[in-house]
Amino acid sequence: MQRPSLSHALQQVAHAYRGHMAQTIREADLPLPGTHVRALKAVCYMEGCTAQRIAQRMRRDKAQITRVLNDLLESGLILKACNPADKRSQLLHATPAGEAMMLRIQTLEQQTLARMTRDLNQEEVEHFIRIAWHMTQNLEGELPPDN
Amino acid sequence: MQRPSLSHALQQVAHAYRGHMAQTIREADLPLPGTHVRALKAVCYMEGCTAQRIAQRMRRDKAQITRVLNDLLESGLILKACNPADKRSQLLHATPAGEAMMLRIQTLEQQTLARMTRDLNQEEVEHFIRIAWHMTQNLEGELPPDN
DNA sequence: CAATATGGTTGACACTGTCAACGTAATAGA
DNA sequence: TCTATTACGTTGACAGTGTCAACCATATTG
Repeated sequence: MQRPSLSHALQQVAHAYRGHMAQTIREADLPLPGTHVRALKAVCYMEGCTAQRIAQRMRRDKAQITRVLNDLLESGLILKACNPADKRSQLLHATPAGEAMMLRIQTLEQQTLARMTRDLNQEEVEHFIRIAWHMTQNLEGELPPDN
Repeated sequence: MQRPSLSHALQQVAHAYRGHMAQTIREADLPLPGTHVRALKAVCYMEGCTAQRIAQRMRRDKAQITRVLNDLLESGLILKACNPADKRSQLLHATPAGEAMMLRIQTLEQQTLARMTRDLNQEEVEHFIRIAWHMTQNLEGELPPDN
């Protein structure tokens, strides 16, 4: 507790990032919550993007994704199109407005990331990412193999 | 996007940690949400602990802390005592039940942390913590000094 | 064809986080 | 001292995040 523990450090940095991004976006008058931003990012950059694939990528409940996508739809940032390969699902695409929004948000995110890593070198950042990824994997494999 | 970005890695690992801790605590029948755990930890380990100091440490709104503390109070895990040095505030202490709860949760957290870092060495973990802390600081200093 | 599995939707709910307003107590300045 | 300001905690209101269960329609499998 006295020295910052792993759990504390993790929660603090994630909270700081969320908060800073939220404030930056608010100040830029782009009224889009963080989850919406991440979903829009997925729509813009994933090939053959469907709700299911977004849910897998973000590891979130598909119900949440449905609602977020509906918001983005109502805001005119994305479109749903029939998926010829599977009539249950819809392919998602960004509208021009969505692409524009994405570009603006990308800029803001770059600023936040730049500030966050301003006195860190590339190697340190990559090391951080690698370890974060590693920890994520360690927590996700569900079953201890011998129980 | 294709390679895990810093923001993605950060969100994923924080989410994985939260989720794993939540599930572990649920499975152990300790019905205490994450924020409550962190607040209880603060009460147990901070000297002269007040609501305000918890809010500062966790960087959360004091309103949220008030409600969490009231839950802990109703659950009989903590007590409020008059602060002779300032009649507006109350000193917080854990009850024996609170201490016991803390110990059980500490064990669960240690398990989660051990699993999360199972194939990382001490140096890597400390490096991660140091960078996380650094990033947090970078985002928190409010104003660029020349605006 | 029947059974099952999957993509998406909806309802309900718990948890997280913040803002504004308030009462009370401390504190600083005139 | 009296007043203005600031600080601690509470409350109400609300937005955002996250999950679970039930459901419909379509795919897939046997």
